[in-house]
Amino acid sequence: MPSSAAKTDDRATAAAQAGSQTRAKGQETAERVRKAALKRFAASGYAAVSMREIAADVGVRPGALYNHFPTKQDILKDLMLSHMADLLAAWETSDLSPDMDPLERFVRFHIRYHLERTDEVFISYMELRNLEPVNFRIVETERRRYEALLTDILENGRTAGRYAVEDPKVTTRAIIAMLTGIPAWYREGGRLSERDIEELYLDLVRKAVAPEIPNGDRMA
Amino acid sequence: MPSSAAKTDDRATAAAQAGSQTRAKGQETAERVRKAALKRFAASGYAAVSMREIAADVGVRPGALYNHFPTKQDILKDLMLSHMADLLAAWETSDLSPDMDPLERFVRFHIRYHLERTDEVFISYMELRNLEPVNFRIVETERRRYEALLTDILENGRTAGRYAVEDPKVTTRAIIAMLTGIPAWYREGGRLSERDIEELYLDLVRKAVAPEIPNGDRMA
Amino acid sequence: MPSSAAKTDDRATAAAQAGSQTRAKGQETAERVRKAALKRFAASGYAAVSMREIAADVGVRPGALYNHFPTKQDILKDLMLSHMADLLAAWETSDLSPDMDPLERFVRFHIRYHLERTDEVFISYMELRNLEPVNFRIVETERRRYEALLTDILENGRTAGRYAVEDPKVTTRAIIAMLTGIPAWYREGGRLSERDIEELYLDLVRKAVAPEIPNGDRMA
Amino acid sequence: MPSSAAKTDDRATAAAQAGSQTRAKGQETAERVRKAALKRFAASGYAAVSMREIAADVGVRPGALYNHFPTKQDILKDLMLSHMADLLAAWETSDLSPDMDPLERFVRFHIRYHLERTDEVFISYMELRNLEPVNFRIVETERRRYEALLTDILENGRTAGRYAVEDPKVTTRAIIAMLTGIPAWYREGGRLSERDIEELYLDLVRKAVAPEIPNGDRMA
DNA sequence: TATGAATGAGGGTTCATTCAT
DNA sequence: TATGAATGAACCCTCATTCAT
Repeated sequence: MPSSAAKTDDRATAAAQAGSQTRAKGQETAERVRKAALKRFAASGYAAVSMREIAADVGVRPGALYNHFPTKQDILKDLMLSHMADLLAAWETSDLSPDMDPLERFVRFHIRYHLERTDEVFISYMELRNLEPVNFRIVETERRRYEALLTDILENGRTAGRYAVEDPKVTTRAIIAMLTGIPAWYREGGRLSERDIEELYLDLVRKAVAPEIPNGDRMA
Repeated sequence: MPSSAAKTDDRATAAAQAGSQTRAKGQETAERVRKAALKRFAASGYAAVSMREIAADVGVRPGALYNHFPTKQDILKDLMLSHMADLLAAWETSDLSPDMDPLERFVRFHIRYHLERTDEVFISYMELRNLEPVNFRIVETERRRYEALLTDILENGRTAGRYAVEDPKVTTRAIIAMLTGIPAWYREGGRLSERDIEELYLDLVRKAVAPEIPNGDRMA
Repeated sequence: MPSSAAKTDDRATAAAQAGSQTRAKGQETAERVRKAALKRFAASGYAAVSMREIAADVGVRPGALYNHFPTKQDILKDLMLSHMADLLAAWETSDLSPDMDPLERFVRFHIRYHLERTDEVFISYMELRNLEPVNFRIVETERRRYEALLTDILENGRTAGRYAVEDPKVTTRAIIAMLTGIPAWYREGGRLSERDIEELYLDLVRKAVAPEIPNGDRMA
Repeated sequence: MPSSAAKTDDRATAAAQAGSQTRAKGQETAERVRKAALKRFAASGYAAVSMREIAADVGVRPGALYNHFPTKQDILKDLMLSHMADLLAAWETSDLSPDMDPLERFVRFHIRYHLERTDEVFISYMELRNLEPVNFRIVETERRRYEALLTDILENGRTAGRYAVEDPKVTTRAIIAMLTGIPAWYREGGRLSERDIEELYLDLVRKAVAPEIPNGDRMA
């Protein structure tokens, strides 16, 4: 279901004489390439992964990859662009209750999504510099769009007097960095469940933007 | 002044005939290698940087690099190990007032240090996976030691009733991720000064661990 | 016709789409690699020959060699293993009359074969130490098998009273060393023909294992 | 006691102010270089041995080798030329009884010398092709001189009717190849002692050149 | 759509050697 | 006589990619 900028997408109407079986096989191979590349890029980094390795994972010779992606760079681009698109789409269609406090909703959504797609998230941070400028810009735009979701929430909450945030943009980055750091250390089956994590971070975020500090007992 | 695991350091007892001038020249070259590699690794990633590029930056032929570092991997190791050592040493010798609230002190220290050494910080996060296991473990140990500084602060503050932190370890990671994210977007000469950043983040952190939640006006 | 452990031999079941013409071209290239390497190894020694030189001889870029042999070592292994296999196979199918005295037959076979395949013979002696242990052992086993042919002949002849050999194993080595030394100095077109050589050495061998020494006219 | 073409030989009269201690130290180093190179060349072959390895064996930095030998090639040349000189000198001063049959004397001498100096013998055969032409020619001349010793013995013996050799030059090569092959397989402490070997080979040689063929029982 | 052969560039590293000290 | 730094060339091998089949 993830969106994908794969090569064969624009060929839906292409000559049908090749038979749908061939096309289906090709699409399946493309998907296997994506999956193999995702795993490898996440594990070793884009620059350290060779087309030969991906081909071996897929069970195909290196040359065959070029039937599905014009270059190695395009595989990375495909993965990163579709990750960003998927992220934004997932937010739109999230099944978290719309009645939930928007900040809570964002925090829960972000944590859940990022713990579910650790590889995609990881490479979308690590491999930015390996994207060609044009693709880099696209990803950055999407990322800013995603961050704007949170900034809007913070600004609206501030206007409504629910949160006290001095600089919503900075706070956005602070919160997102904090949340995005989770998959770097969280391991399933450890001391804390995903829901535990969610509550702990939610608490931190809530307090960080809480409108008032009760008494003079503050530090400093 | 940064610490360094450089090659020639342990040779104090070697035959002295080669002259101190020669050796001094070598040490300077090693330092230039370190600097060039740091810049390049930060900009393009370890895997994408060639020894030839580093050599060209240093103004030396590729083979000469091997008089100072046995392998490319050792350059990375040197940079990462000395970064971690420097970080911990800098904390010990920080000139931030010891009377300051410990959490504030940590936050200010962390932000300042990380904005001053962006390249070192960057590669110490990005290139972890390119470290050989043995060096990886060393860096991880040092990192845990650094994190423990904050965890201790939080635990002590909690005991003293100054902070309310449900899970000091998780809070440690949350705070560090938040703060470490700064250099990823902060640019000198922008809208906010380093001191502005410091105050904004300090405020977020203080509130996040503040001992009480003000009123029933909380979200949810 | 020489046997060969070449890379593509075991791939009969690979997908057939690449076409037999492509594969045939590859096999021919592999054969040219073998020939070039054989000449170069014999002339300069394994260690002194570069893959670049072999590639240049073949008329191909260095990287292309690796489509046919995974490493330089594998070329050597291929040459040495197939030489030993060929030698043993040639003995089995020799067209020298089976009615001939077995020792004479062995001597003639050995001389002829070794004067025909001087390069293979040469590297099979000179480059033994450049073989990886596992391949070294294989070659040694084959060599011992070849030597056993002569040892058996000597033992049978001794039992039959035709030869007097005190220690067939030592005599085997002595004879083989003697015969194998021929190509080191023999040059076609010189004073002696191959047949002359054959007769001279045959005479030496016959006498060396002759059952009796006639009279007291022996030296010492 | 082995002769040597080492660099420092021609400097006997050089300025004495450096002190004999320094010179002695240098000569000792040169000798250690020779020994290390001999072992390494014999084990791995000239081309596969690096100056760094030799230097490490000697306990010195690579550059220091050049105080004793102008090039790597000169080390090889030194080893091979002095081996040939030593071999011929050893023959001249052999303590084998001059009353012994000359062929027996040669065989015993050759076997003993070659089992005593296996490394020198080995490289003098294996590394011939790595000698520069001019040095190659010198070694070949010496070798021919050595072979001539045996040829002369055979010719004299033939004239005297003691041996029957159809072609003394070919017989020379046959005998020398046979004897020189011994160190390739002989191992001390095995089934046979050096003296056993000597007797066995002596017997083979004696018979091979024996003046008469006993009876009609010959093969073929 | 997949193969196997080939390219051209470049990777990390090693080498024999030089030379100021 | 020995050192440590440097050179310039070369090493084996891998790479992303192309292309005829």
